[in-house]
Amino acid sequence: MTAPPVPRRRRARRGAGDELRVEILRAAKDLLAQTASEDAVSIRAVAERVGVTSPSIYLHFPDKDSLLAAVCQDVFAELDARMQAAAGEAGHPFEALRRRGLAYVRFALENPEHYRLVFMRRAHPDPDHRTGTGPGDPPVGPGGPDDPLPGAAFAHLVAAVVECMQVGVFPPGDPTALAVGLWAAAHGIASLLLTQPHFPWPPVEPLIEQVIAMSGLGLAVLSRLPEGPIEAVTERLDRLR
Amino acid sequence: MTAPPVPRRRRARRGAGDELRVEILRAAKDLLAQTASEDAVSIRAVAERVGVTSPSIYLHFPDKDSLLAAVCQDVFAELDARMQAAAGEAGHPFEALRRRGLAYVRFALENPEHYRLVFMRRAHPDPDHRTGTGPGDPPVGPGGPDDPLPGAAFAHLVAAVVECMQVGVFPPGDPTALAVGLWAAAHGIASLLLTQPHFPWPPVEPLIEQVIAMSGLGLAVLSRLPEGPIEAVTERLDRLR
DNA sequence: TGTACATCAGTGAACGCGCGTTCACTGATGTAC
DNA sequence: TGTACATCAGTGAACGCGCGTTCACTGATGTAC
Repeated sequence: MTAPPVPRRRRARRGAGDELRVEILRAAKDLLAQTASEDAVSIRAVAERVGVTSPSIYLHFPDKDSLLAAVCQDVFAELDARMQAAAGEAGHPFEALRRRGLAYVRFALENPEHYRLVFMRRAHPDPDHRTGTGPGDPPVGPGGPDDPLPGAAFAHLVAAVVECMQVGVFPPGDPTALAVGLWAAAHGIASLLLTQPHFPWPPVEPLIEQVIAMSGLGLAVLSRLPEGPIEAVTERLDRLR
Repeated sequence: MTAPPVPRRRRARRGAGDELRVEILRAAKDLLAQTASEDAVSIRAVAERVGVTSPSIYLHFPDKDSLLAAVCQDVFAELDARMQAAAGEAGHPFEALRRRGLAYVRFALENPEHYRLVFMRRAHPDPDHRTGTGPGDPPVGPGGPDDPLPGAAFAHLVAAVVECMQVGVFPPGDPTALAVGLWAAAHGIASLLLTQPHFPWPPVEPLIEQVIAMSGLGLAVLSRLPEGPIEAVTERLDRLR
């Protein structure tokens, strides 16, 4: 199997070297999508897809980790945008929360390899590892636009939880723990569906809806139930009928 | 950094070649635990740890995939045993379900790399890929002891859900979808804690308890609530107070 | 009891591969005069 | 308008590495006679 002849890319105009940078990112994301394997995203493969030799990559990213980090930024931003858009269509904060969850899971299923990259990969041991800013860019502190950055999407989720508190779905309190619970449920079903394709899943759409509903309702109930013997809990649950 | 001198292993007695097989599996699991990286489990590294040369591995496993599949079997069995033991200590089926969930998450956190191997790795495209049986072993059909095998643990979870149905925690129905929901929640929090070590998590123990409780209660509530406008749902939830 | 021999657990050396990265370089582009 | 030159986007060849796997082999172990 010889590689198909890839047309050599036209050299960028003077001062327009950054054009290659965005082409590199584009190529890396496309490779992820089409090969469905992070391993396929090698410096050489990205370079070939852009139509350039591999050392050229190093003109724009100091190393492979930085390239992947930049891809992560893109993916986080896109996921956040999708969730925000989904939430905007809802009439009630609790419904918005639900749509957020569904949008999250659908993003994962539609972009499995991008999702894997950002949420299922081994973390870099160094917590504030480079985030894909170019060599010439100014350093960015926490809170800046180049933060580690499931940040933005998570902050929006927390805000959505707060809105639910304001209308009484959840009692007032710390929204962070609740948001984490919702995240865990959505991530759980999404990642299981991705990693266990041979498991005999029940129909997927209702399954996702169930898990999202389960998490929202479960947290709402959890905050309303006093601690006590299990029998008391089930007795109370029957009042819902 | 030169490798420390590893003592050469004593050759097995005639007919006792299988001794090496179990030593290989042991070494692979130890490597996973100590290096915290699946990449560190190479044929060469396993061989060196056993005190043998790398071609010897192929006397017992046809290829690397088969070796990893055999490790997976071990891990699944151990996880199942832990969950069964945890459930056995409970007095009520709903409490048993909760303890199962906690045991699951704790197993993941205590054996992060083993958990990654079985639940977070890219699946082999071939659904009934070899499961680590030796070259001379008879082929095993579905239902046999060498099944793909999150099977056993999941079957036990489904049985636990059925017990909850029998005492009225869940209404009668298909237990499988409920079991999947519980699995998703437990897997979700476990895998997020593993992959996002730099996220500012709230205290972990209460977080896990919350997620487990959320899933059980959420499913119990979900099956009791008729469909309807959201306002009706929140009104009903307030009856729990 | 002694010896030839088949068996089988394991060895040693090598294969080809793709990877990330480095280094000295080229040659088109734009600018100064 | 013409030309020398600095700049900088990109090249080509090579580096060392560790990997999975193969192949022809060795030599201890047990058995048959």
